[in-house]
Amino acid sequence: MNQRSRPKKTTVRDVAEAAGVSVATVSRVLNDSAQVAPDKKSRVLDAIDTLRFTPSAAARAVNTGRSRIVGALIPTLEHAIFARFLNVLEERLNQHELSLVVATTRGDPDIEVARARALANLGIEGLFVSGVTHDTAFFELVQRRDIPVLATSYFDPSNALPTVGYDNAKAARMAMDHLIELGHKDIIILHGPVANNDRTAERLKGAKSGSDISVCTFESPLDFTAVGSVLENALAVCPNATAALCFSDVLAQGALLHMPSLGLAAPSDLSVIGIDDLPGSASVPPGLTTVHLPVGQMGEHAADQLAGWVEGRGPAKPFEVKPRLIVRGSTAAPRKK
Amino acid sequence: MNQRSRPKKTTVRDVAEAAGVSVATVSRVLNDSAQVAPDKKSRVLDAIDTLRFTPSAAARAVNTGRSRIVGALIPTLEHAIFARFLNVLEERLNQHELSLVVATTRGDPDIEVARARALANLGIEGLFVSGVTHDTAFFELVQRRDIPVLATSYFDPSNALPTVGYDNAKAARMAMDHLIELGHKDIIILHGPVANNDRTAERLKGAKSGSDISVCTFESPLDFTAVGSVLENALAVCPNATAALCFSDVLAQGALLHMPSLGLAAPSDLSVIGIDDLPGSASVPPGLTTVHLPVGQMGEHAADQLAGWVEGRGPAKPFEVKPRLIVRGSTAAPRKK
DNA sequence: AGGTCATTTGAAACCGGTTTCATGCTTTGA
DNA sequence: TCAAAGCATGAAACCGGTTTCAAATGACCT
Repeated sequence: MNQRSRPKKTTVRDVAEAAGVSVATVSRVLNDSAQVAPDKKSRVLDAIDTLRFTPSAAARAVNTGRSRIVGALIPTLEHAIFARFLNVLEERLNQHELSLVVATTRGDPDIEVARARALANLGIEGLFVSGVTHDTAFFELVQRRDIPVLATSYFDPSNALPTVGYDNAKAARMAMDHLIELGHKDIIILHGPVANNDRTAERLKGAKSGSDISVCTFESPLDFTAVGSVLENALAVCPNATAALCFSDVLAQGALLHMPSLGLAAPSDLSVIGIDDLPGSASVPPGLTTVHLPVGQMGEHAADQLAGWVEGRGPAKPFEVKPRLIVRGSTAAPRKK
Repeated sequence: MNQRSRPKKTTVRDVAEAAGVSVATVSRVLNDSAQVAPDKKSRVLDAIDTLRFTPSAAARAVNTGRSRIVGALIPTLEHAIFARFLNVLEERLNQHELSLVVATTRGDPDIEVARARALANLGIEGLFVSGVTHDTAFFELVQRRDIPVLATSYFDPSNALPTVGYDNAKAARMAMDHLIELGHKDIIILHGPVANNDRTAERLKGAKSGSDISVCTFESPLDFTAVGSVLENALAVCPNATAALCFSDVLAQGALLHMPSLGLAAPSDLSVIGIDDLPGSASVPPGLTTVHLPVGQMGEHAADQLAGWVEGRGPAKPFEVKPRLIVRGSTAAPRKK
């Protein structure tokens, strides 16, 4: 049926025969795991070349017990912040000679479990996930299959899962503190979907903690266009708000872009601050003040940690990447009303 | 060294022994490939459960000759258009029970070859690439290893590689025609890097074909902030230009965002049109006119075609997804000078 | 009752590599 | 000169599954 498998695959035995050596010698040449006489070696190499032999990864994996594949479960690739993370993650994993298979979950715990199962059946050696909150079935699965799991986009050294990422509460707190320092006392919080999203939950916790500021929170789809109406509604409900804290730059950029049509200017009418620091945030007038999340650094460390883990150098150690406030033009002291 | 491998892996033989059946029966239960007496079946299932047995994907692959993994070589994940494509590609492949391993090339042919080799060594059954232009070594590799390759983001039914994508020349032509119909006669073309990028080359060809319009072309990094100075320079060189055709919405959005600081308004001073239709393009004032590239549809078809190919249902058939002009506020007839 | 046929089953071969281990040959050292 | 050590090599076992094939069981039919 599969016409590609017509010419029976050439194997080490074929090569051995052609080169007049044993399969063991061929294997040795393939991995240069031991000294092979130069003449035999070149005969093997020749045979490999003329027979167009390519070793089977699966057969190799059976012996070594290693697939050299790790998986990443991510909510979506649509969101630039995940794509950026994945970009450096993949590149860094490559340096460890690990391949990355991605699976998207749409933020749905059930899909996540199903995808995790598929990845496990594939024989992944390790797994990245976003955040630390997952379905019970997920934890059972990875524990049973003994798969090293690293949680990202989250930092909590005391969590059962090793985390490499940023402290979401702290990031939100930084944004909030910036607004408070500027003198804002009545603040709108715009956040993305909270369902099954512990990062958002943490940010909410962080933003609301320890201050007697009046905040009203609104949920918006992570979509540039949707923000406009959500913001309009928010301002109707909380007409005294002088600042908007957006939990994602997508939201903040959307707010900035739609404010003119609401007759609002940033920062004079409304200060806007985001979290992420996406490419483009600097360009949206008047320049978005935001909390930079070092996802590149996160990707590098996550890759290194999981690589070390699967190589048997012990479990990953939690690592915190520090958010950084980037002040641009979209925030200022509130105008006296 | 690897403490995870301490408890020797349990195998089908262990299960067989525990259940008091042969390994063949265990295998049959695992794949329900044949009838097994209910009592034996449940005994096997029990044994699997208590022994926490999980079959080795590698061992299975050795026998079936199938890894159920396909690869995707993409320039970068940073660019939203690739991320979107990959998002639906992955989801669709999942329906075919195929896993996707991604490798990024930074648009460098040498890196591409290296990554292709790594993927091949991993045992991928099929491969997605961007465009049809690749290093000789790449073609040798995939031909030698007999790997089905599908080219995306490109459509050319006569190409040796089956293509699933859009006609880049046509897309650029559509944008150009729109500007021409509006009456523009002096147009700036802003494009991304051309080196090793046949998509950009095609777009250039399409945009310049068959019209006696005066165009000047400029290359810009695919970066929101960089566009500002490139555009400024372009207008200095071609002061009579009344429209800018950007080969990517990133460029077009960047242009729109930076024009105010150059004292320019769209579309009155300069019409701007893009290609891609990214999320956000509708929101950037005054709304970006652009050529929508249906990358979602492309992802679905690409996944289906490659899946069919690796299942032995014959080589992928070229498929064209049609670009579509989306007129928004950023284009208008040129103002009389 | 005897024969045919379908169904379930296990032993053993097999997939394509790696690794162990014994062998024979070449050095080296006293 | 002879034993000890070093090295390259191949036969065979092995990795953990699947698949073949023949035997055993039992149902069905005349």
